[in-house]
Amino acid sequence: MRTVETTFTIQEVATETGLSEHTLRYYERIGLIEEINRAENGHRRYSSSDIGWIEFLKKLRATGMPLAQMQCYAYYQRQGDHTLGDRIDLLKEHRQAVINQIENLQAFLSVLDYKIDYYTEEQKKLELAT
Amino acid sequence: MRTVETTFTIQEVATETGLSEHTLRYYERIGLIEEINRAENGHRRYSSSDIGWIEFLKKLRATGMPLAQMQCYAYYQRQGDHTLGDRIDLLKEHRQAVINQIENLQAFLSVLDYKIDYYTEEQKKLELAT
DNA sequence: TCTTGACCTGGAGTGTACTCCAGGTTGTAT
DNA sequence: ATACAACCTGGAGTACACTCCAGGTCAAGA
Repeated sequence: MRTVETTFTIQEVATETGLSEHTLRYYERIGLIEEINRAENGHRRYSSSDIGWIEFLKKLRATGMPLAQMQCYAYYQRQGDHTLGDRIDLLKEHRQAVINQIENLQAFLSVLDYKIDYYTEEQKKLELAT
Repeated sequence: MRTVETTFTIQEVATETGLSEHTLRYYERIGLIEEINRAENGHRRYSSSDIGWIEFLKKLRATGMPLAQMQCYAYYQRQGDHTLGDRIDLLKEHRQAVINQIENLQAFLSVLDYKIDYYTEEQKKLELAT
């Protein structure tokens, strides 16, 4: 017994993921996404797991990982189990990078708050002076 | 009575801020930094408050603000008090952007943690199987 | 005196990550 | 039959943020 998996056209995937069709083809071309199955006419047919992978890629990007590093990760993924260690290392490294980012952002948030307060006070003074 | 303020050469500022001399000149050229005072020989002499401003710019950049928006803020700053409101708006907007970034990063952090745990488990299994 | 090193300028070049184009195929709707 | 819409490819083009280059000035040290 085999169930037929739902598949998605490039347009559907673009709409769903928010990446452009251009970008989806580009990611495939540079090996971030493995070769997508094709319909008989040569059109791409994405599976749900392809979409899952794309969503993960999106998050790596959004958290500042350069494409080159993502390519590396994607490559390991395709090599199978014996790269588990490498993948774990890469993820741990990125985890630390994300934590650092959060810390920087939070530190800057206080600077912003301070500045906003300060300017707001200044503005009040200006208004009183009129 | 007037005290002579300490000033810094472009090299010193580059070392201190971590921006390259190229970038410092570039930022000035595009109006992010207002025209820096010059020594008689035409060399730039940065003041401490210039450096303070540069540090602030660095943080805006590091928190994802594009140069164009920073130019806008720098422009307001030079216009003086009557742009206080605009500056507050811009900072508040960026504040929200920073908060969103933090939220995204934190959400992704759990994804990473989950994946790292999962892979680590897989790896243990593999080791046992040998 | 001559070299060295820090600085100056305008403009050109680079890397990253897309983004688009030309030219072509296929499948469905009128 | 033909129009159209979605898709395909290789390769060119673009935006952003730097980064470097050529050619020059100037001051201090050997």
